[in-house]
Amino acid sequence: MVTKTTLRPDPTAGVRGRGDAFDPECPTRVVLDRIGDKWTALVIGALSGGVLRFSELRAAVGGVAPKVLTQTLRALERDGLVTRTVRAQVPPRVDYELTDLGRSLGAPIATLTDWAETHVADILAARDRFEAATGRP
Amino acid sequence: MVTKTTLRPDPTAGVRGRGDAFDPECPTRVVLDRIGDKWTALVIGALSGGVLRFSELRAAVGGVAPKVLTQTLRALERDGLVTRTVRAQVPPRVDYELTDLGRSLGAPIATLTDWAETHVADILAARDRFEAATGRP
DNA sequence: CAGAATCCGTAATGATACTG
DNA sequence: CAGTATCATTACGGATTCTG
Repeated sequence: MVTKTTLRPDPTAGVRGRGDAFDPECPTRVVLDRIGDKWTALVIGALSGGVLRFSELRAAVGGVAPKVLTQTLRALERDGLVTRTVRAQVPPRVDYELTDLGRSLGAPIATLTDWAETHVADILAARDRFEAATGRP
Repeated sequence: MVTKTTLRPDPTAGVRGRGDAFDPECPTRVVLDRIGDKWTALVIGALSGGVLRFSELRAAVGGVAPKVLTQTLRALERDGLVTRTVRAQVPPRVDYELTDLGRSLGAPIATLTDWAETHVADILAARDRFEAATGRP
């Protein structure tokens, strides 16, 4: 059960930008803002198998623009979930690896993934029913 | 651990819109796309305490524009996570309640929430260190 | 190879005003 | 009360091009 202690709306509720209409340090918000985006979960999944370099990550994740992959990795690095190691070589080689913190995120994601695997059919069925009943997507 | 079976990138990887650069039915994507947005997790959290009407939900969540709350609730209804019950009264009264499916989502979210509670300090600390070291937010 | 720089389209969110 | 309609803003993701 989700309590208001951990999913707390910001009591000051003023005028602000996207993604910060909450207590900026609401733990669940911080985590959802990180793994809720388009590529982060996929990148963590890929890196859970071990060290990968930039191009390997691109291939593993499939179809990410380099700019976006860089953004994703920078955010993960910034949050202490991934380490970035530049090897002094020609051609350049940069390795990415999950930190202990990053690896520990695997468990909660797996729980979510398991729920998703089990119940996605129900969601899609409900979606179809809703569309059939209302005519709206 | 996150496997490619459940977090699968779309092998066809063509040109498409936001949020569908994956197998459209990748379970984890479906779930993250739902709870990853700004208000859904908060709404589920509020409803986990029991039935609420529109205005109560607004107050509980704090600072949502009515339009956005409606969008959020419609999406939850469409996906079979919430029921919407209109009472024939004056003034109007509409009750929102979690379905069994919606309630079952509480567990995975709680796991994520627990992880967040435990590790958010590490993330924020890493963020501060990164900013101090690089000068960039 | 690993990115940085630039430009762009779309979608998510919000403010405000109005209605059944 | 419970929305809907409209408009504005912004951020996210992507395509393309260029560089150490």
